[in-house]
Amino acid sequence: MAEAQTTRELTKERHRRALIEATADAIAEHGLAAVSISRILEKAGLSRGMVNLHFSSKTNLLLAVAQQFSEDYTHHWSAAMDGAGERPEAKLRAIIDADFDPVVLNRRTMAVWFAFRGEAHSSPEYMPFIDSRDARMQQTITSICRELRDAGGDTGTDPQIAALSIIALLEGLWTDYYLHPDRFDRDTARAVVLHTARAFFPGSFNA
Amino acid sequence: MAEAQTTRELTKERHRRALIEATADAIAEHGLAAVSISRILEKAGLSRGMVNLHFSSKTNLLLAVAQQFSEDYTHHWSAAMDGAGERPEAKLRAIIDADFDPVVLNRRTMAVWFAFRGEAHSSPEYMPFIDSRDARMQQTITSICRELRDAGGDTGTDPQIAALSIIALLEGLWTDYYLHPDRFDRDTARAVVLHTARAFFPGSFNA
Amino acid sequence: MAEAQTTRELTKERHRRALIEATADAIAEHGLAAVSISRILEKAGLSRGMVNLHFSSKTNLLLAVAQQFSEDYTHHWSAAMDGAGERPEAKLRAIIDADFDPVVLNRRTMAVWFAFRGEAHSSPEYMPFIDSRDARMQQTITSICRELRDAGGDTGTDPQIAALSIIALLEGLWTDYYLHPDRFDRDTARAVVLHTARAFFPGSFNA
Amino acid sequence: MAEAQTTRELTKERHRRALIEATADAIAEHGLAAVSISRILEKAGLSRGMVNLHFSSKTNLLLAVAQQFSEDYTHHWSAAMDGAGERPEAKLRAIIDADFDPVVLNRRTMAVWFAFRGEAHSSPEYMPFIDSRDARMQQTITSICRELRDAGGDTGTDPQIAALSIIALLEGLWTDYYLHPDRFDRDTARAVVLHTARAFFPGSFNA
DNA sequence: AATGAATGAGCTTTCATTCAT
DNA sequence: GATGAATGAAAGCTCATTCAT
Repeated sequence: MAEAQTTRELTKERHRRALIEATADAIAEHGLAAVSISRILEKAGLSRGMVNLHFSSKTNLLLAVAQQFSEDYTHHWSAAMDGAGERPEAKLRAIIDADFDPVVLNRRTMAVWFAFRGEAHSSPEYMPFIDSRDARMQQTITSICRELRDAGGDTGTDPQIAALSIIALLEGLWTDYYLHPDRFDRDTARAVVLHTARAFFPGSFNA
Repeated sequence: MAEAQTTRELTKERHRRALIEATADAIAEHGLAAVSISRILEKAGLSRGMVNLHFSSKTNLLLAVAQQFSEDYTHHWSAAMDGAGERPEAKLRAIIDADFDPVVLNRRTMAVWFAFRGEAHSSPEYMPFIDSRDARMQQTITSICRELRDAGGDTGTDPQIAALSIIALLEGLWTDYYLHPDRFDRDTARAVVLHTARAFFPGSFNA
Repeated sequence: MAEAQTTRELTKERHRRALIEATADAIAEHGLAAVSISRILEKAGLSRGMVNLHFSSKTNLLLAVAQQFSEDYTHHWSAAMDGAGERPEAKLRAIIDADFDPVVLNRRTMAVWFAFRGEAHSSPEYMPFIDSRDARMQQTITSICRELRDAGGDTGTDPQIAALSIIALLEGLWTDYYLHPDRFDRDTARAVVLHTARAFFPGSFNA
Repeated sequence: MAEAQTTRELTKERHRRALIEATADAIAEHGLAAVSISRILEKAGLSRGMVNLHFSSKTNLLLAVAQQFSEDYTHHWSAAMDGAGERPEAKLRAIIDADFDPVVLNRRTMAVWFAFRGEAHSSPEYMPFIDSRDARMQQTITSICRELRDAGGDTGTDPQIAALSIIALLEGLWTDYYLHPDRFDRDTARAVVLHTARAFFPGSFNA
């Protein structure tokens, strides 16, 4: 009996996930303006009533997609940093590497990410999910910069300014990838960020 | 008779412009996904057939808006640079200042800009108009960086890397403004870019 | 120019009326619960967008139908009474005759009337239109009854009670027609109401 | 084992009744046009498949509700009359009193009653259940009227006409209550019917 | 050139019913 | 007997576009 229930619940959960993935595919292909339930279900291979059954409305489904992408991104850089040990330089390198990892920086993910961003101004409910480099990430990087400054004995660098620069650079390079994925070079991107980091903390980040 | 014709043509041009402005307003308010001809005409105060009369389709009107914004942006930084004289440092400062000028960096313009960007992946016809910092700007900034390197006698700096960094920083700071217009500080933004410029060209950009 | 405009406006008004008539037909045939825009347009022979173009919503169209029927009914008994002269007995006879006139008491009209009544409890916006024998009619009949009492010298009859009785009788006989149109006899119905009137005002309403 | 079966059957019957009551509530609240299985089950607190399990279709459930209300009404006036003894005047008084008893004449019951009536023209299967004052009631009242006439020695009164008048009056007063429950006065209603009865049978129904 | 009534495709959502569990 | 996930038809409405005026 418990097993039977589990089978049903598993199927339900599988359908939920399939809808989220199909929606992301549909956004990547057609754009947020042209995503329709028909197009989503075409990709998911499920029946017409499915979206409203699982998410009550198309709006809720789109929010679920945004949330999913946001959580995936946050989890990715957090995990990368946690695996990098205690040294601030290693932690920052890990975050930078994570940001250019094809797992997050790829055409589909960027298409979805920028699509939600484009609508965030008129649909503010997306906001919490598309501010990728949010308060938590800023605090984390600012802390790392403070550690780097204290370790290097350099008193001239403002950790907040350094963090703002690094984060803006990451943002700008994502935009560069989104607009020109063909000419984008991940190694150059990493090098650019490390170069800026080195400019702020001269003793660290030597090649 | 010729005068009557001129009046007609002026009216036509006025209607064309009114539609573009109303469309930009509608995008800023409702988002690209929810812009309809009805909402545009509500803002423009014109009659229903106007869009198809002047632009033959809604798609064309949207493209005209994108083009308008793109041309305005390009003209703005070009003019600023042209007015800065011949010194490379002054030219780069002018470009940076232009990028944070409220004339281009304001809520409405960013809302429209990011809205088109969000759809650019699925509607590639927008691409030529939303790659703000396009090939021409990159070449311009790269040239300036080369001049700065040569003038400073520094041979270690790659002008392309420097230009990429500066442009990515400008992009990233626009994103920061788009996501958090309330907490954004234009002076800090300019300082951050100048700080990076100084890191690449130690002799220049002293406060 | 004025003529051309008039042609368009006349067509528009003709479509509006056609939709109202088609809706009444659809209610009579399918019931209020099963009236759909498709069924209405099938009867009207017009295109799908027509209802929302002329009435914004199906709800508004239904309200327009209710209003139309209400106005028709009121106009009918008012006109009948106005044409009956000054004598109270003649006026009341005219009202009674009007109530059983096939122009108002027929299958289609009753089907529509009772359909709206059935929904009036859950959709109170119908209320003003389905209280056929409303305050104005009650006051009118009460006034007539007062005249009749005063004329007859009978002081025992309460004009309000008499009016309430007559109106309730009219209502009840409409219901009888609605439920059993085949066995309903208009002459008997009139006779029943006149019999009651005679009971209240013994000197009047002799056959 | 037999006991278990009985429990099952009791549960089944309880569910059946719960569905009928919940449906009546839903009709009273939303109207027949807007009653959905979802809304019924929301009120009943039962699971989605229940309606089709017990009644095989929504249509059947609605018919069961109509039938229930019809049987309740008939049983109510029959029982009242049976308890009134043999005198015709007492019997008619009992029927009249029963008709204005809050047990039958209340908002919920009237909402359901008039809702079914409104659809009866387009869904004739409701007809047998919404002709409250049906053939049996008419025969009963006609018989009483005949007894009253014979007892009074009055030969001028047609018992059928008298019965028709009384029944139409009862109908009309129900309609009055349905349309204006707040201003309706049960005592006045009873007085109006008794007044008419007295007009037909002068010797009887003295206050 | 300008208007706005008309069209019908396509949208999201609700619905009654089915059926594996 | 009871459950609720699944289905797909049909609902009301919005839309871009057409075209007679």
